Amino acid sequence: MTTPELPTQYAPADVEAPSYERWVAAGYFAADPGSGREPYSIVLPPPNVTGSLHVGHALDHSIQDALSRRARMRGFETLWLPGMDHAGIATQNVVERELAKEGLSRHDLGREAFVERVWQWKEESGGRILGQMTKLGDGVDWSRERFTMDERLSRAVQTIFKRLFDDGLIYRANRIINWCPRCLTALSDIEVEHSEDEGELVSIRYGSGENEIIVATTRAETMLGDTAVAVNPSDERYAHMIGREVELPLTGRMIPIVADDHVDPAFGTGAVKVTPAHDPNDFEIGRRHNLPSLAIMDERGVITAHGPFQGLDRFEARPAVVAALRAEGRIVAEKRPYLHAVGHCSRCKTVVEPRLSLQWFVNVGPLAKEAGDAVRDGRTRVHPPELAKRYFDWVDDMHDWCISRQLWWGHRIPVWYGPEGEVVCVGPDETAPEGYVQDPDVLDTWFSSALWPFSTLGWPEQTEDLARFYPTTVLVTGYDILFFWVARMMMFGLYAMDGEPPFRTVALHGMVRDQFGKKMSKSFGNVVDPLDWIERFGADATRFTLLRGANPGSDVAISEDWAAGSRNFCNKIWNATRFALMNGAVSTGLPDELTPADRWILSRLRTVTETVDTAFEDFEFAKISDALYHFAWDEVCDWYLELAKIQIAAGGPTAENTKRVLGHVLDALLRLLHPLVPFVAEELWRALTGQESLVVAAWPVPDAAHADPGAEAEIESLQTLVTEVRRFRSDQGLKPGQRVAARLSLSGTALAAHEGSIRALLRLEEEPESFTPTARLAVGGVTVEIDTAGAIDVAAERKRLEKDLAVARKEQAQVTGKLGNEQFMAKAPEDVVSKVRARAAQAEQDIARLEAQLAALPA
RNA sequence: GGGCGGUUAGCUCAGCGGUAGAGCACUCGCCUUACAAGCGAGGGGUCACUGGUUCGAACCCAGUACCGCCCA
Repeated sequence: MTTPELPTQYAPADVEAPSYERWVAAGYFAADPGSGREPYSIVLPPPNVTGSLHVGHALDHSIQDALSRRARMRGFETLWLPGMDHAGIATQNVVERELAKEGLSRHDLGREAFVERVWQWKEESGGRILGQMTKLGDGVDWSRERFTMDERLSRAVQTIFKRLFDDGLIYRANRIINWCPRCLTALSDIEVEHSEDEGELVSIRYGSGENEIIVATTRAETMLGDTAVAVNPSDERYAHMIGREVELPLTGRMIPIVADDHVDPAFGTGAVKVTPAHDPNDFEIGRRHNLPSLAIMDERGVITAHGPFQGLDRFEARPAVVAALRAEGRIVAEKRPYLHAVGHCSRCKTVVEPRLSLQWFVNVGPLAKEAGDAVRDGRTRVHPPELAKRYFDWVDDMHDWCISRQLWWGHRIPVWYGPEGEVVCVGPDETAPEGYVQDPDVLDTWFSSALWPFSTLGWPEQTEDLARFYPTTVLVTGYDILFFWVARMMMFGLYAMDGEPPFRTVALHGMVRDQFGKKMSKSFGNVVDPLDWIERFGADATRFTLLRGANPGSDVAISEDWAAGSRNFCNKIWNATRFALMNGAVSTGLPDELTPADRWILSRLRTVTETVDTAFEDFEFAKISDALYHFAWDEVCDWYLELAKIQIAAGGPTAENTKRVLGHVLDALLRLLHPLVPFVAEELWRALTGQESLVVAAWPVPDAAHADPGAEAEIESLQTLVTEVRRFRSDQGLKPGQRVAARLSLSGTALAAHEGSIRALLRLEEEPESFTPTARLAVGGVTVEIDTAGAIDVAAERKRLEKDLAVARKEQAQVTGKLGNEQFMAKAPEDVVSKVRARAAQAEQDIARLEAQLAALPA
């Protein structure tokens, strides 16, 4: 085997792209449904076709990649399936904007040509994110890449629509829906974002004289469409007015006063205006009282009601209506600014307009019930479990889902209307009767994304993939999308797959934030571009930084400093392996003869492997990263490599054995690191082992035979001694490299066999014939006498000893207090008491020793 | 208004009954032949507040304050 010369610094850019290409070419990421292995499958939450890789994706993908890489190493038939969704509104907006530059609208092209144009855009500039995923190292199965508008996936959409339709779970109705006057389409409830905005609350006097009633509203312009005033039936103030009519100002129309339980007598005057065509609550009141619905706006939010306000935008009309009312003396009170919740289009932030229109809905009742039950009865586990409650709150109180969109880009609703008003739902292999016209609308994008876990595997065909990889093992996504998407996939998956939920586990992570825990936003200027980080710090460092902060369900704070720290970590591993290779480390199995240092690091390796395995089961990526970081840096690099240097320098069989232990430990460490930092781990592992790829190497199994508490205790006491003497050296101003003579008294202690190592680590020479130590240190049972080769800094030494003494005395006080407490002695468990006794004895000893040392110091 | 989560070192977070931890930042000394993207040493915390349970509370319970998120 040749040992390639590694540079002193890890250069990610030289390694990443070629490695990735090699992995793909070797077919490591392609799943084989025909293998006999147990399946492990993940579907990638499909990014938006208009999207590009942002730091939230980077986190989500890093987690999925870590999970699937580890699963592959553990021998599972692993599928991580990539793809995109067609993002109806977003994509249509992008292409319409492009057209606008040419002075065209989609109507100029016509529907067919427009859709053709969108496809063209998709081929050319859509899906940039897929290329970016390779930079991050995503080990996805590219042979199974899917798109929600693919023919097969579209077939799945049509199939399930037809089934739901035939089962009576899809219906068409005239309802108040959320309407975006800019996107000109209906939105579902969850596509509306609510925020506390400043508005106004205006109290208006309707009617006159005895028939006078005051209503308050934040949307004065809608009064033009009022068809009633409502009061609570139990409200005595208005009891006598129920059934009467009052004159609606500005219009001269007479409208009734109705009694409705849903009116809150405590809000405002207790009387509310009722605008059934422009408010969901009012719509319900209108239904209950048979009130007419009077639409006063068009689809762009422009007033259509006859009169002086016609042609005004809704926001221009508001002050105009108020001014007109004021001129008539109708305004009783005005509160401005008035904070209230306002809905905005999640896509374009335009204020949503409740609009009465004919739309398609999914009756979610039975589907949502089943989606909730699947989590309740454990068919699907939500992790972390605290978030399951949010899921239940949502699915147990879900409103019917408005699925029609007034767009051209998307799956067209497969319903055709006949000349006599017939309605026919057409399945995938059916054709509509002659002369029928198809519904012009398309389906909500989430309707097709809800099929993702099975449409991508071939459903409705009974494919091999579907049989093998459904239900998927785990879904990894942000908690923000739990009800947006997860709940919908649960509903459709359970419905289409006979009660088999789409995932065994839903693992939720948080949002990525900046180093102060602040949300990233363009206007705040704290947005991290993962591609920029990949370029500057490497893909591994970018991934490691994200994973290191990722605790289940909680947000991740990151900063450039931390990315640099992760890069340093990669470099540390790099150099450790480089050192090992320079010294002939080999991964050819462990030798029979092991030194205490060898046994210690192997024992630690076993523990760390176990810790990592356990943490993976609970998606505790922060714990996994920390365990490996600490093991690699603080134990392997800081101690084992230093001890190995000494063992190798000793020559002979010890040296040869050490090379094998070193090789074994690094081999295992790189395997454990591979899911997190695949590029650097791969490069080093190939250099170390000469084998083809770590991607398909076996995951380490913790070796119980390596547990060695004795060796751990031995090395720990060595560490304590070394650190203590280094502290002395540092306090005394001895340079790290400066060699000084010392006498060690180790016989009879656990460190008797370690004199050579201790001297090497501490740069202590053998004492000469005529040895006159200037300082004497005692650590545990060991005495170290040192000739500091000059006058000792008495002040520094006194300070050091006094500090230690203070610590020991404090400990003693605390501990003797406990031992003197009868209750403690009577009730505390025996192991705690004996521990405290041991601490007391230790403190006693330390105090005596330190006092003696202080007394011995020259004045 | 309803619900959930949080408050531990300068920052971000672990710890969740028995001696307060990590990373980064900070101080001091070092280019000690794997690594200055490094090495060695060090400083830094009435664990938000108030009560309770307990021999013992950062941890369990109750309440208060503040922060964040979701829903209405």
